[in-house]
Amino acid sequence: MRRDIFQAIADPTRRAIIALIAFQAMTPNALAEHFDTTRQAVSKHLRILIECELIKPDQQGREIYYQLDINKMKEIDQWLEQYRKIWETQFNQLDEVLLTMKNNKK
Amino acid sequence: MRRDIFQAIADPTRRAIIALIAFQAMTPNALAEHFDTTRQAVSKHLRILIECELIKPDQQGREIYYQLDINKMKEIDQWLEQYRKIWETQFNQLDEVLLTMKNNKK
DNA sequence: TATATTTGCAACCAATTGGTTTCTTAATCA
DNA sequence: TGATTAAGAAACCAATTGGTTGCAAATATA
Repeated sequence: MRRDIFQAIADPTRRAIIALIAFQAMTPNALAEHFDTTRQAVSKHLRILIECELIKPDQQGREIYYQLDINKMKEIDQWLEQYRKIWETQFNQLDEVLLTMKNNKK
Repeated sequence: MRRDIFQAIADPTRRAIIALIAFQAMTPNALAEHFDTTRQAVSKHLRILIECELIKPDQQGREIYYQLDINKMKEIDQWLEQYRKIWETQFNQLDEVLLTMKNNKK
């Protein structure tokens, strides 16, 4: 099963899990309360997130707190970087157009 | 079929299509040559990308050139923003730690 | 006009996905 | 110690996914 971070964030429940534990580490049971689904379903999502190292478990007695590994999120940022360059270029080009219009007006 | 941009970029072939047409608009046939798959499979990917408005068709005679709609990519950037804040905060906290260490050295 | 090319659409298929229920293990508490 | 609680593991299921082949429509070309 080839997993990557893009597949991990494709599921809305997984994005919600990420958003929740971004604030504080949570157990599977606590997470499941936020969703209209079973704990086991949440656990399966957690396993996928662990596989791509987006979250990591922290065992505390019989409870396991899952916390976000923010560094992994940067991979998406890096992928976006090439496209950010494009839209910034387009923005600058628009800037030039506006500048030319302004100069022509004079 | 509920489609969103996160599902759209989850597939590696679709990310490759996006990367290709980022430079120049391309037809389904031209795109298919870059992949080890049929034109129809590529067309299905294109349809999904159109559905989430990541690309748009530009009919030229019997050919259809697909081009990237860079604005839609910003939605991913906006989603990332909340997490970017977190990793920047963590970075600043590290900065403070280093600064404290330096001051204690004096 | 007849033929070739480009494309979208529909039907079908195997693999994957997200979910469920059931069961086991391990830790906590009365 | 016995009961309860937290969580992973396995088996199973329906829906979705990514792919295929076949076909029809529209444009271009001889």
